[in-house]
Amino acid sequence: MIAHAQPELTKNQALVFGSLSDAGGPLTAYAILDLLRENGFRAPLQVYRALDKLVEYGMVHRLESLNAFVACSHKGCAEHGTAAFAICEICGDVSEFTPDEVIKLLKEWTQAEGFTLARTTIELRGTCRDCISQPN
Amino acid sequence: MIAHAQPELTKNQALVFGSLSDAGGPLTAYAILDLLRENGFRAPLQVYRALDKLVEYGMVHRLESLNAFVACSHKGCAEHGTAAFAICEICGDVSEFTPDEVIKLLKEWTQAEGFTLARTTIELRGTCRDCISQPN
DNA sequence: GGAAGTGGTGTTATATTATTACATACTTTC
DNA sequence: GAAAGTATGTAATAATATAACACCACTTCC
Ligand SMILES: [Zn+2]
Ligand SMILES: [Zn+2]
Ligand SMILES: [Zn+2]
Ligand SMILES: [Zn+2]
Repeated sequence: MIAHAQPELTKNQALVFGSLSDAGGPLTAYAILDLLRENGFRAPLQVYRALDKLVEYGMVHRLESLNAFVACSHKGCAEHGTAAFAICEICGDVSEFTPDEVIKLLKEWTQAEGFTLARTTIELRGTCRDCISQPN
Repeated sequence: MIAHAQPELTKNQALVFGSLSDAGGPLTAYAILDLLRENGFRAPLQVYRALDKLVEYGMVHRLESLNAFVACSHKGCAEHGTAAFAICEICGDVSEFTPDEVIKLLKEWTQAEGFTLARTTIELRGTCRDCISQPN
């Protein structure tokens, strides 16, 4: 079994990551703050600083169109390429996937343009299968 | 795609669209508000309401990762499919393009998943050709 | 040992982005 | 004209994010 060295998380980072993992879906920074008040969190910066690191480590993704954050859905958050997200506007469910062919095409575009790509945001908004089939 | 006849703009919509066109790049809602104070704008809602309509008409795009808005770069804002944006983090330049093959692949993914797609966000962050070649 | 550097934390205050709520006016439709 | 729909103006507030400063723990280097 290949063990990717997970970074050693600080107390606050571990608390924030735990909140997101337990939630099983996206949370805003302020929602995390409220969840962690009983753990001693008092200010938004405590959340944002932890999130910055977790995003840097690839363990958490930021959803730009929601201003929210979600734990990476991959087991152990093994490193993976750019992720895309399908966000259901009815139930709030978020599906993460890695559209490698899409990424490849976008990279080709950037190379043709001389654009140096740092990071890519792909977010699909719509209605998930369950919510479509539900009458309400 | 949806056929948008070029709609008749109201006074406020025309002012907001003019600001974005003149800017030639992305502006935040509050930057637009400041530009239009001399035209009688007093409150953010005047901007946001106009932007809502302009986005609906397809004449303006929202850049989720910037919380900003940009006039569609297509002449006369002719109808086009989902757009993607390459955003230079040095100079702020935004290039709009329509990666049809990428959109096609993403649609295939949503169809396989039973996800009903409403809208798609694709934003590339990085450094444009000019800023890479510049020493500073 | 001690200085300097680095990274995490705590706290207050503030900046930035977006919406709610309510009132007024005008137009279209019946 | 009444009703419905759309655009507007204004004040207040909500939601999201950062700046500034202080303190502590640890390491590195002399
Ligand atoms: Zn992931
Ligand atoms: Zn759903
Ligand atoms: Zn466009
Ligand atoms: Zn540039």
